[in-house]
Amino acid sequence: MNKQQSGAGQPDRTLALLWRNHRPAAEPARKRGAGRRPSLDLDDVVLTAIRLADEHGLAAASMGGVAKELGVGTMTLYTYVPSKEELLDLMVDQVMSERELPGPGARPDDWREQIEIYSEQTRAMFGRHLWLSQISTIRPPVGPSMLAAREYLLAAMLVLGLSAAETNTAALAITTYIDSAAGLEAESRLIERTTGQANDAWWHERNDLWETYFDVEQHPAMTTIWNAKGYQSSTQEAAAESYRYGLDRLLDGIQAQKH
Amino acid sequence: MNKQQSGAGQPDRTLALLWRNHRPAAEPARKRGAGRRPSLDLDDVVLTAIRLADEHGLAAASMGGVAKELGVGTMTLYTYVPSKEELLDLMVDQVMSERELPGPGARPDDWREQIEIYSEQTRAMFGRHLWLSQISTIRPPVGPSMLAAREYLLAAMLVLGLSAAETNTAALAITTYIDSAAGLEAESRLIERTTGQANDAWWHERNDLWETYFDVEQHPAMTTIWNAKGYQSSTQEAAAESYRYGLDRLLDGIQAQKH
DNA sequence: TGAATTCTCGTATGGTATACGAGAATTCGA
DNA sequence: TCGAATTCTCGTATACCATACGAGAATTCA
Repeated sequence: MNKQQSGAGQPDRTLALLWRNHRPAAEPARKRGAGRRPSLDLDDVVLTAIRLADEHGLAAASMGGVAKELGVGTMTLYTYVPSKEELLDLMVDQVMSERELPGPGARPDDWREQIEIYSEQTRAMFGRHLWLSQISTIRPPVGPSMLAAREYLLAAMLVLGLSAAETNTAALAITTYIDSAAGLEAESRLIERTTGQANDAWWHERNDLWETYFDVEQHPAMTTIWNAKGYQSSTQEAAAESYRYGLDRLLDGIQAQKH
Repeated sequence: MNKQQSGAGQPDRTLALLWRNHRPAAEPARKRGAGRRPSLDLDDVVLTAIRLADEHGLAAASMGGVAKELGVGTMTLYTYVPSKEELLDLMVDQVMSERELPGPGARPDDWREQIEIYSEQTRAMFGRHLWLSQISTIRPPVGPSMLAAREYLLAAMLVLGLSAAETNTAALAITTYIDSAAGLEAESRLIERTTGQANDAWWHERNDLWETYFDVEQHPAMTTIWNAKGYQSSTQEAAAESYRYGLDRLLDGIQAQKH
């Protein structure tokens, strides 16, 4: 009856961990009393997990793997983190804090340049931590870094003078586009790394598709593009071009909406 | 030395499975000779896996789970499918074939209406098979259904009269947007189902965020939007609105690009 | 010098994909 | 009609994963 749910069942505990460096004035740091001294602190755990995931993939950041790297028993980690789920939240908020989004005084005047900064910082973040692409953001860690990013984007959109609801909707559409596309780019590089095979090589290996199965008459549009040399780029280049193109057109459309 | 790699190491075998119902005339069906008769066929395996994933989540479509459902031993499945990876490819191509994309004669004149059909069919597909959102599409199953979808989209874009390369780039940007956003929508519903908690309830549980940690002075834009009632919608509604808005603006931008 | 408190961590549980190899079922050639 | 060749069936074993439980160690305070 009195039993507490662990992990995600304790949102207040999770919030306290995420905001541990932004403690409200009302709640002072818990002072040490009786009891054995901890041999680690939370940042050791989080930063080690991030390093392992960066270097050897998200699977290497298992509870056992992190514990072994720190030289402690697996179960010791549960003193610092309620569950794996919270550890992932903490990892995500940590790497999100690496994005350098200029403060109110230091932002470019042009709103599109501000979005551009968000886009580049986000791509760089995914590039440094490819495993981010494997983590769901439907229920993101609502820590300081996520709030800072949202604040930045909404501030950029506000100068357009749209209605409050439309500003929010447009900002949501932009983050969805940027985060998804940057995630796909990271996922692509991650797969190349883990399989040891470049994406172009993967397609090349499927040459049989065109030689044996592809029916020209059923695919006239693809054939037209092909004959007009529309498929010259590598997979990487094509993805980068479509990212750039799509973002520019999306922002064009939003700007035109301004009336 | 003579050992064959299993699974993804045999792209030709995978292609043959994907295109099994579009066999080229040159390669007739293999005729039965000596040997024990199979007790299943490939479609039994694929359709059962899809049904289990639909009803009980992707984890239920494990090799053991599918085998038990079919009343055979786990290892028996490996007669029909080289590995779990290929089974996933076959499941994906199968559900992609459910999208009803009209043929050359039956398409609306307006290219945007054609895109709209793709968008709605894709959202419906994700809605029927929420587990699709958990599967990477960086290296998609290059089967008949994927090619048909690409053909449809490129045909829609061709009427704009852009260059071949730009047509391809624009089509890529549109699929990225639609597939990502539809995937996020499915992922959202999936999480609600598996946790038994609506996303709004999840946010509500984090009320402490606003009461204890949120600093109004550091988040003026969010505060402005909040005070102007910009956050009235539920999570679901906001996502749907931003999807609609973003797609429309993206298509606006592409159309304006036409010169 | 206990007692209370907090941190440490070994063991056990139930889940995953699949390599291996023995055995069963079927057809075909002699 | 009988053996050989072929193909399908599937039990067992391996190496991972997160984490519940509870015993034991370290530390402070009364």
